[in-house]
Amino acid sequence: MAEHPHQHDAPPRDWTDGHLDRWLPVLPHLDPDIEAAVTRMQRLIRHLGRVREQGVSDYGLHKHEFDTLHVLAGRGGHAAPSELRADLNLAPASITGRLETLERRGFVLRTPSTADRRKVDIVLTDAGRAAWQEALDVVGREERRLLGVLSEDERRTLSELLRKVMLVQEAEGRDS
Amino acid sequence: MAEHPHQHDAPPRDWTDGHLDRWLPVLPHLDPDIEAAVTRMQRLIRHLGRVREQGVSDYGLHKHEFDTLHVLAGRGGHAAPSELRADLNLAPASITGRLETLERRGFVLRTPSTADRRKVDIVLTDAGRAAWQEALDVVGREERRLLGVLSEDERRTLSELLRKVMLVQEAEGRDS
DNA sequence: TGCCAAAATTTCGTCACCGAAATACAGTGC
DNA sequence: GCACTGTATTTCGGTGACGAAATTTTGGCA
Repeated sequence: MAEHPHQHDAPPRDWTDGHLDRWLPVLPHLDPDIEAAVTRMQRLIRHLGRVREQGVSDYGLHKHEFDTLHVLAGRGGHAAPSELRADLNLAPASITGRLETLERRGFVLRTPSTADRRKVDIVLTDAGRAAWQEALDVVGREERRLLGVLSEDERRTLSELLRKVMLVQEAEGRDS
Repeated sequence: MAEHPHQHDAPPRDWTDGHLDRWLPVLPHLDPDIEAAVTRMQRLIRHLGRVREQGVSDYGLHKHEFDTLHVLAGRGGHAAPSELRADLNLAPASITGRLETLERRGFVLRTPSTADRRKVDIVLTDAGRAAWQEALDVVGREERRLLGVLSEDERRTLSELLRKVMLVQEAEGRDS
């Protein structure tokens, strides 16, 4: 039903294309590709978040809980709140909240650091590691399903283009 | 095989590269480019959001307020809440909240529709349009600054790769 | 020793978001 | 006319995130 014949002059259009159609007439000095790329990334990230939320919930986790466990596991299962804060790019206060719920659920342990008593050691428990690993497959599978439409080369190109952009963002702090 | 002729032998590495270095040993069956692309997009979008929030605040707006006005203006200055809900990809309840604050600030008008009394007509006021247009430049400038490092061709490539991905996502829930 | 700036983390107040239920209305069948 | 299904929007209750300020500890310095 309504199969599009493969015509070169009728490439499939996504939501963003229509969005731009409405915009470009109004805003002539707007770069279409930048606007399109940003819009698509916004929508993709939001969608990926939802799907992850849904998939991960089968294992009793929320997306942000999973993300926190993920970063923690990536640091070997133990880290300081401030490290997690940097990795997750969150406000300090948000970390406290996340760790609190994770601790209540028995996924992490919060022990005062012996060396520097300002710090707190966050440790991933066995239960936390188990929950994380179970959910990990679901997340990976979903990301693969969506970005899997791209060829290997295309994925590499995408990743490298984004790196260029991120290098600019991360170099921020030097003035122009 | 068509290696880049001008490869710099010390390619700058971004945060995500380091992130992956920690991850790939632990998770062998993870596609590096997918993980990298998703991670970078997450961070980029989050950063863009912050910058927009900051830049837009000079004009007395918050990011979500600006976004709402933006979509509303894109529809010619008048729309139904459900249309905005679809454009912004939000829960129905969230729209009500956003419109409430915008109405309090005099940026939109909420008038019951005469034709269909279930509906409400959202109208962009002159003040709303002015605030939106002022903030618009700031947002565009920031997006250009970040994605401006890419060449025109690269931006187009990025945008088109993302469209491929979005077409998969958008084909998801809707059966035709 | 005593003082003070900086660092790590938490507390507090506020706000936006979400899911689910409620409300109000439209269009259709009987 | 009257119930019934569907649609548009709002209300309600609860959670996470944020900025700003407070708390505790460290380390430098007089």
